[in-house]
Amino acid sequence: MSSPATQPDFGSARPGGRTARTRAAVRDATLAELAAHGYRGLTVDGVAERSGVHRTTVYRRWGGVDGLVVDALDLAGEDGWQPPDTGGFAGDCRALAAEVHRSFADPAQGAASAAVVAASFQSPRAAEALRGFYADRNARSEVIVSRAVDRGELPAGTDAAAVVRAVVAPLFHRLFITREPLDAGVAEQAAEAAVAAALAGVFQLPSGA
Amino acid sequence: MSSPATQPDFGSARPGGRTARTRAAVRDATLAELAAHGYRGLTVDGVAERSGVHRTTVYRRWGGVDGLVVDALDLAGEDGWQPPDTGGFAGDCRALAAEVHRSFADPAQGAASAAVVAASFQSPRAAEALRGFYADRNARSEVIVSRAVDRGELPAGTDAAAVVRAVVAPLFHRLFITREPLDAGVAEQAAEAAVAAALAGVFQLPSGA
DNA sequence: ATACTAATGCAACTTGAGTCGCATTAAGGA
DNA sequence: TCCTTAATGCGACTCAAGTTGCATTAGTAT
Repeated sequence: MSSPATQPDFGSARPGGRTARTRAAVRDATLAELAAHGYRGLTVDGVAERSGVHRTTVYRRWGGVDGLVVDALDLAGEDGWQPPDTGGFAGDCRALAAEVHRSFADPAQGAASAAVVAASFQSPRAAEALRGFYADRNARSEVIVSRAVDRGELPAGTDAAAVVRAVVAPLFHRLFITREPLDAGVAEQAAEAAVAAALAGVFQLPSGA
Repeated sequence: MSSPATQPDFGSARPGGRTARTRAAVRDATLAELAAHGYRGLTVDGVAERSGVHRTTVYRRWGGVDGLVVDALDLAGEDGWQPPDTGGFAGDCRALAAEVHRSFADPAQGAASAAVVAASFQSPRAAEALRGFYADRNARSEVIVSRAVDRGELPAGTDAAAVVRAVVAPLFHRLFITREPLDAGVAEQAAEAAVAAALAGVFQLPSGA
C-alpha cells in the first residue's frame, strides 16, 4: 500500500541534475504509459522500465501509481490556464464547453484526464489533488460570470461556480457515468442550457452579494 | 486477473437450495462490506469470510470484486423503479433530483452507489453494467417529459434524456469530480436550472419528432 | 433409497505489487 | 581535487490476490 508513503517531494536539498532528469524521465514515461494503456494498465514497473529509472526509486519518490498521477496533475495545474474570452457570456460558455470536449477527445490528453478521475476513486491523495485542480480551474473561470455581470448580461449575485458546473457537468456525466460518446453538439447544448438557466436567475446566490 | 473469468451465471442447471443460499449470503456480505469499508476496502476474502462461503467459490462464480459489484447492481436494477409523479414538470424534476441526493446521502446505499461508479473505472464489465443501469433509469424517466408535453408545459420534441441529464449531472459532478458536499439546495438548484433550460427550448431535438 | 453429478470446500501453488538493507553513483561544497 | 552524503541501483524479501487439482457435500432424478 502506498497511502502513508512519501508525497512527491521535489523541493529537496539536492535538486541538481540527476534528480531533475529522473523526475522528467518518470513524468514523460507516466504520460506515455497512460496514453498507451490507460489508467488500468499503469504500473510502477511499466513506468520504471520505460523511463530507465529503477522500480525502487519510483516507489521511494512517488509512492506508487497514485503518486505518479498526482505529480502529472500538479504539473497540469501549473499551465497558467485562462478561461476563454469571446466578448459575450453565451460565447464564453460555449467556448468553455468546447474546450472540455476537446480535452477529452484528444487521445493522449483525454486518457490522462480520465486517468486522474479514475485515480481519484482509488487514492485519497489523487482525490484531493483533483479537487484542488478543479477548485483552481473554477476560481479562474469565475471571471466569465463577473464580466457578464459588468456588461449587464447577468444579474448581480449570480453564483459563478454553479454556472460553470452547469456548463461542464453534463459532459462529465456522459463521459464517466453513462459512458455515451461526446460530440460538439452535446457540449453546445450544455452551454446553452446553463446560459438559459443563468439568464432566468436560477443561479442567484441566496443573500445579495 | 478476472477479466476473462466467468460472468455471474445464475441460470444454471441446478438452481436449488444451496446455490441460492450461497448467492444470497454473498450478496448480503458484499453490500455490508461496501457499507463498512467502501469500494477500496472491498476484497473477495472479506466477502468470503463474512458470508461463510469459501474464497474459491466466490472467485469461480463472481470472478472477482468487479463481479460482486456487477451482481449487486443487477439486483438493484430489478427493483421496478418508477420516476416521481407530482403532477407538474418542475415538481417532477425537483423530486428526481431530491431522490438522487437522498440515495447518495444514505450511508449504506450511498456507499454502494459510489462503489459502482468506482468499479466502472476498474472493470469493463462494471462499466457496461453501470451503462445499462442508467440507460434503463433514463428510459423510465422519459415519462416525466412526455407527461409535461401532454400537459402543454413543454414544447413537443423535447429531448427527455437531455433533460434528465441536466437534472442529475451537477449532482454527480459534485459527488465524484469536485467532491463537494451535497445538500438539498444544490439538488433543487440543479432541477430548477434544467426546468428553465427546457422551458426555453434548449433541449429541442434537431428534427421534429 | 440409491446413484449421479453440479456446486462447494480445501490446500498448495503462481504471480505481481510493494518493502527493506546495503552497495554504488554523482551533486555540491571545502 | 577531494570529501561528504543525497539519490539511485540492486537483489532479496514479504504479502495479498488470484488459480488449479482434487476431495467432499448436497441437489436431483430414477
